[in-house]
Amino acid sequence: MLNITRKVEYALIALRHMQSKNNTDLTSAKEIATKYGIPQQLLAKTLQQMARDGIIKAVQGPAGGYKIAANLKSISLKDFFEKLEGPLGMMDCYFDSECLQITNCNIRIPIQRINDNMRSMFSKMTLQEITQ
Amino acid sequence: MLNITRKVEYALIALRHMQSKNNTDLTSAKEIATKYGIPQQLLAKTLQQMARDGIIKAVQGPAGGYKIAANLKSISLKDFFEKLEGPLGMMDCYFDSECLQITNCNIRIPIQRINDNMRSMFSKMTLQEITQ
DNA sequence: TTATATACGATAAATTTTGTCGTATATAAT
DNA sequence: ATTATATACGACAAAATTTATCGTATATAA
Ligand code: FES
Ligand code: FES
Repeated sequence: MLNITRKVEYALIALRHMQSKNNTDLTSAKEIATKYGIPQQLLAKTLQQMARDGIIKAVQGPAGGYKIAANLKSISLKDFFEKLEGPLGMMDCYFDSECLQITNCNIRIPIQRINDNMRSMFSKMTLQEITQ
Repeated sequence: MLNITRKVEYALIALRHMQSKNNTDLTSAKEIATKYGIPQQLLAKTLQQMARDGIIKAVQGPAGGYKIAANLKSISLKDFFEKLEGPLGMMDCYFDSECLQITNCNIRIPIQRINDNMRSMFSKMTLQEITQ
């Protein structure tokens, strides 16, 4: 329970890999996929998403690839997670109010409190801390 | 991402409901299921599991039901979650080492650090805080 | 004896996650 | 120009997990 997704895991692995290289070097999806045993197409899509989000920069064509574009210190884990996977919380009724239990729900407030704790925790951690 | 399961949600709703009653009163699965719009059989199984774990006490027969048996202050959310759903962590490779990425993995250590933070956070919160 | 409650393994449905396919575009090298 | 290799991305498929139901047994108050 309270797992992150493979997508996020792959994204973190990729970021850390790029971080370990010279900042001018490009890294292809294939290089990372091969080295860490990750499905290439899935990783590629995740990298593309990060490129759209401005976290990394994409260069097309042969000898192309990706490199880190943003200052990882300035991106919190919370923001990173939410960019890749949407709202971060223990329960969806925290965000959308379609919950079936919502009329009589007796744990909404306490759960929100815990949610806030968790979100606050991930707000205080930056991507840099993982990929350094 | 980082969601708890319905099972845990239902368990918390049930606990809070029982907590709001006199400590000698019994509450049936049906009563809770009806009031909060929860599938009865699923809730029943969850209550049974909590009974096995000693969190609540079951009384069989007509006019039977459940009541809180443990001191909720003494049960951390971490322990509660893990009783119901098993190991608590952002990634399974934290516990079992069958992970495909494990040989070359470059984020194992940093992820473990975050995991420890998260587990520590839930260790400090008790069931009482949710059901009070 | 009946009605109602818990107990629980097995199974099914639904949802979410994870992975693949096909096609288009960009660009360096030949 | 042509080729080879890389990103871009929507649609689809497979797999895994979560959620819910079924069937049957047992307990016990009325
Ligand atoms: S509002 Fe959704 S479970 Fe409480
Ligand atoms: S050890 Fe499993 S992803 Fe790193």
